[in-house]
Amino acid sequence: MNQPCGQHQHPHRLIQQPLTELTERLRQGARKITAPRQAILDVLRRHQHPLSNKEIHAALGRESCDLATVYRNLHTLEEMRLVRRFDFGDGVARFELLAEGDDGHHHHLVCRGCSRVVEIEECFPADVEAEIGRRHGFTQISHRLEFFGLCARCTGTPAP
Amino acid sequence: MNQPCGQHQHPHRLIQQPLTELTERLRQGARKITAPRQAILDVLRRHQHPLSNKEIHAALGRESCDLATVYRNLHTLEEMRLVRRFDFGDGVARFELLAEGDDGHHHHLVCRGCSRVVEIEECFPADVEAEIGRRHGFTQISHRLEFFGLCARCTGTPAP
DNA sequence: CGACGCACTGCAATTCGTTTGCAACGACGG
DNA sequence: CCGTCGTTGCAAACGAATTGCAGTGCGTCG
Repeated sequence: MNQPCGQHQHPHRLIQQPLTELTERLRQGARKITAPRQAILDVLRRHQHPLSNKEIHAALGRESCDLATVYRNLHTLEEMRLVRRFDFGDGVARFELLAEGDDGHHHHLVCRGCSRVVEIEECFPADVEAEIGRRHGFTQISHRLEFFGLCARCTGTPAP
Repeated sequence: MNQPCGQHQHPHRLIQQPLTELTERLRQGARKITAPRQAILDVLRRHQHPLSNKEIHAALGRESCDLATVYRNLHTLEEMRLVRRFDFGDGVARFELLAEGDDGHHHHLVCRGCSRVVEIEECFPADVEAEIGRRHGFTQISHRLEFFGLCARCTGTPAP
């Protein structure tokens, strides 16, 4: 619906991970270190905000591979906890690189105008979540939480 | 992945709305009262938990209409605030009937095993939400929040 | 009360994100 | 260096959702 703006903020957590460390994690998972794999990780490493499969595929330069390979690899990387999947409710999955040991639990504030994404620190209170589960006899509770709004740039110009 | 269980709880809010009142709201919106429309509303009225387009279509008995008509009508009904759309992240939209004046803002706890749905009263603190928007220069903030877990029935039997 | 306009419907084709079958390929342990 | 099996490219298939088109019928207006 609207063009991505490339702008974003990441207050914490995402120290640039060297590519070698990432491939090392692949190796420890008994996965092969292939050219598409490295290229995809490199793209994610350079763009530190949620990227869709198509965006990742487009960002692969000369190292490009088939789009299906991107999909397959992101599944693999998700299983290996190298990336985390996010869902902004627009029908496309997005992925962020995950630091080792990080469970990647955080939320996003997404601009309805330009799709700018800001990482959010706040989270739903854990004790309330536990109480919700207990009250209804549910266990292993998790939650999905995303915020939407209009960023400063888009507020004045709601697109004619 | 698993069969719906049909069980659910609705602690409040959803007094059975008579069909005539629903069609009256249609009329006030300058919409035609067609057989598919009435049938769809009646299905939603009888099943007071989120239903997908396909489920609604299946629940239409002899009054059945084309699946495309179900999709189109749920769009219309959503615009008219007669129904509210929910997204549990599995790629299918679900809809609930909305009482007049109700903004339908509430959340769900969804069982990962059997898809049982429980309506949740708790919400993300409004003041914190406002603060999040203010801090990042965003306005008109809204949020999407859903909980997932394993219900009591599914806890013991994680499906062999 | 009957006719007309346009909202609405059915049907089929189309879109889009994602998945999968299959044969060829190549990373890596031996 | 060889063989294996994970991985790839390609194309076809998938399911949810949308849309173009021609025909139908709701509701209004004469």
